[in-house]
Amino acid sequence: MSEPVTVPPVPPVPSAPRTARERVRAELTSEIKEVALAQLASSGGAALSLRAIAREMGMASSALFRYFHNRDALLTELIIDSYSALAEAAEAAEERAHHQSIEDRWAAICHGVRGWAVAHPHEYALIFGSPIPGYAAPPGTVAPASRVPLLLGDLLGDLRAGPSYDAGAHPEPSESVRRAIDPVRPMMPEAVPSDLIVRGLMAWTYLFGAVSFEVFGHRHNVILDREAFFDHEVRRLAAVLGLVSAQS
Amino acid sequence: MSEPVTVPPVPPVPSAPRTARERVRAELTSEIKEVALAQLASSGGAALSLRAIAREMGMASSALFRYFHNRDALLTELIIDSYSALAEAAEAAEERAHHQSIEDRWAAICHGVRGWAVAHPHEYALIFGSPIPGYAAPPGTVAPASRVPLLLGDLLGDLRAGPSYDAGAHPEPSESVRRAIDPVRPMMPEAVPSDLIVRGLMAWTYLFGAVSFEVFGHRHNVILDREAFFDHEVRRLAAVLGLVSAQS
DNA sequence: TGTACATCAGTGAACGCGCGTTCACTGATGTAC
DNA sequence: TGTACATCAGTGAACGCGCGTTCACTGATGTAC
Repeated sequence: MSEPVTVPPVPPVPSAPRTARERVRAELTSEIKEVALAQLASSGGAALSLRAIAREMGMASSALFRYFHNRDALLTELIIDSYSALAEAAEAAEERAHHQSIEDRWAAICHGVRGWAVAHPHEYALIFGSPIPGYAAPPGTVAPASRVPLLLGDLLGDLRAGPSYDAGAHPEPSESVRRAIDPVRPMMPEAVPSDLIVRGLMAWTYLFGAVSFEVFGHRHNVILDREAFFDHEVRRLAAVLGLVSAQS
Repeated sequence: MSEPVTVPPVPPVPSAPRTARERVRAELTSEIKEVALAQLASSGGAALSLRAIAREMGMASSALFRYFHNRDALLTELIIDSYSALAEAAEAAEERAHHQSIEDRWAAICHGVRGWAVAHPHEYALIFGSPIPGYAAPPGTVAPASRVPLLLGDLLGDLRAGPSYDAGAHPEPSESVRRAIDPVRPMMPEAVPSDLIVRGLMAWTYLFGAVSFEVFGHRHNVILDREAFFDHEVRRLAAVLGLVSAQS
């Protein structure tokens, strides 16, 4: 996350292309993805068309198969890119607020997520909307999909370690609930108790619900100033869930 | 909502079909919708195909145009039916819990919504998933889409009118937030103050987020006993949002 | 009850379009000597 | 620096499939007298 100030002249991409062929291949690969993203906007993930992409790029549709094994492979890359772009927006927003209160950091993450989603609604729909029929997300999508939850986990860890943390306010939930969240535990910083994990999951669920409602159009003609309302709701949620530190 | 115990022998459908032609037309219309719903499961809304429906029904694809003006008209009916089925599940669940506490009624609505959504994931995706590219929901969908929010509004009204309501615990939100929720106000029972409306909107947002997370697969391999966790989270949300009455 | 006419359901061919993927081929770029 | 060969990108035709929608037509059902 933290950028070194002076770096040796190292190529930006890992395993940087050496030959001209490799360079042009890398460029074309990302151009294909750009065009594909642009087409998502008018067609949606399910209708993403290799032929339409090729047409837009002025090349034969068969040429795309030199870059992606098939349509699903392209979709997978777009999904990974979308998760990564969302995570970067959230991480950048958090970093800017990193020295502020837990509540402000939480609000920053929320606005980072919402801002990206509103600016890239179709990419957001690709990763958080209806599953695409006939497409099964491969394991490679798990890591990029986990970055925002991990960011929230860090927040929980800092909250737990903070001076104003009151363990007494966090009684352990029932055993069935504790067992239900077992898969989440290893992703959390150590010493985050079950109750705090539950609150974190609820915060994540709420964030997703609020952003999806807006991006999928269910707040049109319902809430007028959606950004103001969003700020109010996420801060209020943090307050009622006890995701606030005394500092601030 | 309330069912009369004795009814005159009135036909179940409004403007009941008189002639045999009309009867068979009504039957075929709903059979088309049934087949369409079944196909949603394997293809998703965006790929819903009139030809595939006709094939399944053993009739010419052109025959479907006697029943629906075009594909979008069929989609619209499916969407309205889905909203209505969801609303009926929620209303039935609430009715069963109607004499219990506000918290129990809220939990009943949540479980009603979740139960229907888990049982009908593709219909749920049709109404709450990614918008279908090129399809614009007509005004006729607004009323059925409002039934669950209205049900929650009733709950807020009862909470407000209840003996344990503490107006002091509900300070009015800022003016920007109050203005933002103006479109919601006319849908609410009278005397529901802005703060309670905000809490209701947050509850609705949360419910949608939790159910969507589960139905869209984002809780697989994350939360094990999803029903137990769901019950915990929605009750806890009601508690922290103050959507509970003293009665119980 | 019977006849004449209007209404409607369903057919099947056609229009014009889209798609993913394969494959033999050409021509350019890279590599080893 | 030059040559011989291997690698790879991109082409264009083809395969086999899908789709929504229109239209002239047939035959059955409903209606008015």
